Amino acid sequence: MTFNVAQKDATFKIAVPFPFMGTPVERAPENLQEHLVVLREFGGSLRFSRNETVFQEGDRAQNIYRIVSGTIRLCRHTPDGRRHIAEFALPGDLFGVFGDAEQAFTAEAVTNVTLIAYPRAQFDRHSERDPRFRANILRHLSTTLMTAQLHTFILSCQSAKERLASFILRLADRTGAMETRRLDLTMGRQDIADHLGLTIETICRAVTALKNDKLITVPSTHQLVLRNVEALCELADGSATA
Amino acid sequence: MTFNVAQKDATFKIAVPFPFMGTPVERAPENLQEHLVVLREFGGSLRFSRNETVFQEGDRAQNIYRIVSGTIRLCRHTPDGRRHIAEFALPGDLFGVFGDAEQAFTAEAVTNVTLIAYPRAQFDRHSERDPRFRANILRHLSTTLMTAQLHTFILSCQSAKERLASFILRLADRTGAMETRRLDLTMGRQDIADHLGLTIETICRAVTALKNDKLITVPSTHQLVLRNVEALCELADGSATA
DNA sequence: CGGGTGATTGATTGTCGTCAAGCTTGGTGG
DNA sequence: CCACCAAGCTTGACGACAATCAATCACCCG
Repeated sequence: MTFNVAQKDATFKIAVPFPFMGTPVERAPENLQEHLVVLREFGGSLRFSRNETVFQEGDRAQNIYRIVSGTIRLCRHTPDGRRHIAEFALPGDLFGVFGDAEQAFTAEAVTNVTLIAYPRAQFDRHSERDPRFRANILRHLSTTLMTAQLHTFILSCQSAKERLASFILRLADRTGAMETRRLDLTMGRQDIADHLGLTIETICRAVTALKNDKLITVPSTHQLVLRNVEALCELADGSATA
Repeated sequence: MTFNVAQKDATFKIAVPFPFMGTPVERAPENLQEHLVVLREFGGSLRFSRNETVFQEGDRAQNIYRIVSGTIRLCRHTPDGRRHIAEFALPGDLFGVFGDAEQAFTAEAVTNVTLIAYPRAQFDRHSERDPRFRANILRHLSTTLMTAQLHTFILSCQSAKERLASFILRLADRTGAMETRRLDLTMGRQDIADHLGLTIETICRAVTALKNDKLITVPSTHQLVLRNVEALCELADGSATA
């Protein structure tokens, strides 16, 4: 059983688990993550443990990384000790710059992580040859840009509670926790604070507030249960029902 | 007098004013803005007056726009009336999405503006053919992404005065006011506020504060003179000399 | 010259940051 | 198995910065 894919695409086919039957099915790669399997022979596996640095801002960008397991934070440290976390990268995500020669962020392991590193040179060469690969790079960059711009909106318009609601929903969405309603917070409170432009104390108070409002429950420090997704969404989109 | 450009690049050569002699010089297009002249025959000129809407968030993205004169704001309006300005586009800048079918932002004229609209179809076709055009698109997207990420940093870490200093410096840099030390603020205080995640009153107070600190003078509402660029930079980079 | 829009300043409130003190949790070793 | 410890989380008290509300001012345009 296969999807309808033109023959010339055969070299780009990949195997993915078929949700209902548990058997692999061939189809064309839809996004850059999937498409990267064409470079799998060049990819080297790497491991980092909690709080180790993968690369630093300003390092030469030699690889594109794909996360197999664990969580990475992409951050910047200011001269006076402030820290800003631009993004968390989760399993399946790619990170490392595409256009430039230098890394824009420092990448640190939030948990123990396993990565695959794809050499930039292979990456660039393959993208010269394959227009569909290029299209996927473009799409990936666009998506990343949209995400960053959404984040600027959150930071410029939302209150502490609203920011936390936005964060929780996005994380739930990315990890598939929308189904199970149960969300693992692999990062600590300080990490969340530095991502949302708040302090750790404010994060704690916002968590407590959402708990008191019965929007979530907090079985343990690193687990949340979503009790009222609709109300969380209202908070997050700014639907004025404060 | 020409730069050393290979013959096969001839079709992509463009004329730019040579800074010292005032005569045009031919060279290869370095960025997407310059490179767009290859599509000039398809570009239609448009005019909008102050506060008119060029397109809205969610509209089908039919064109890429290039600003000839004036200022555009790229913004979002929330259900409850808040507004976020993601970016100001200045003469020479491009705006409109590249990857997607729908506009991510509403584009409104801050001043009277003249634009050139390039049809997306032409754009995509040309990028299929010309690898250097593609490279420029990629570079352009990367730059835009970097800018957005810098903005998230400003919004999550900086105080009102620091944000204003960052804004002034970036605007000065983009408009060439670093030379003349004289900066035109084409946008109003409310626009600046919505870009920096502050209120109009806070912007006013921050302007007054910078004036009192003798970092700037304010000849008129829409003009600034930079008196101490170094101190402004220290404020903007967070060099802890508060 | 008058009206209106946008900018500025002042007074007050509220949200979040700071400082400080407990509390939980998980890991270690006796 | 429990005691201990440390890291990180939580809560409280207080203060600072920016938001809000309100009044006045400056400037542009007709």
